Amino acid sequence: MWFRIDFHSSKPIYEQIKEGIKLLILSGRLREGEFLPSIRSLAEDLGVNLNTVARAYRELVMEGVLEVRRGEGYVVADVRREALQGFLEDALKNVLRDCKTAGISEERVIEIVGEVYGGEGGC
Amino acid sequence: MWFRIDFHSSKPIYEQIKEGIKLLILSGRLREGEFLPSIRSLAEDLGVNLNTVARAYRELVMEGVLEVRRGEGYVVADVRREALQGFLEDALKNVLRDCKTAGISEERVIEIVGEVYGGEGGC
DNA sequence: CTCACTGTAATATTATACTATTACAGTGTG
DNA sequence: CACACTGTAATAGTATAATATTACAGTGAG
Repeated sequence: MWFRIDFHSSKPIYEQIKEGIKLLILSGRLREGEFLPSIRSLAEDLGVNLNTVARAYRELVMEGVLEVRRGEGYVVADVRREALQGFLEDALKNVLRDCKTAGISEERVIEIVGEVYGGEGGC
Repeated sequence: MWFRIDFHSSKPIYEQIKEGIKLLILSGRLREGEFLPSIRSLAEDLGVNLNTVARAYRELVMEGVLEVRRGEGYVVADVRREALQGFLEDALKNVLRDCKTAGISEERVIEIVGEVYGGEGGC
């Protein structure tokens, strides 16, 4: 299985699937031209409905992340890496702004960055 | 007005209100014992329904962030600052983990931290 | 062609967020 | 007490996410 769905999150499942796939591409575990699992099989793996996965895939096509080949499946499109990373950098900036507002020091933030990046586990 | 609601966000409005209030407390713009705007007036300011604000306040009481005085209003409770900051540090760690997975370098992350913290605007 | 897979489409149902509205109860001030 | 605020509660309606289910169309292997 590729990623997990948080069924208690306020973030819609189809959004979680979209982000999960973008991260798989960015991490290199999915490469250009590679086939994604079929709508039905991914839905079964994740424990969600077929329609939910279909929506995620459909929207990723609209965003240029995937291409669809009827009767065959979905493949990773030719995406610029920087474009995909953009949504992550935006998310990071938003959280950082909140941290600053909340009075969390820059030093503390950098300490946390070190924990996450330094910490043993690779990807 | 205190903060803005993103009506297009997938994050529920009552969640946005809860986070907004927590940030106001952390930034010192709301202090212990201070009264919050009444449910009706905040609802009008934000352009949302009375029930939505009521839910946010109610849940903040359950979390110990606010106290309610019937007929008078809601006041900021005696909260430990670290407890309130916790939710922000968790959010930060989650985004950072994704950044790491996505292959965004630690240097680039620290550069972004610098942009957000260094950049003129204080709070 | 047939079969087993692919995506696509449509319908109905449930759960939840949000809204709108009305009503009632507690508190303090005149 | 009357009034103007507070919070609280209950109801109904709308929009959307997600489910369940059925059906149909494209593709490739046998």
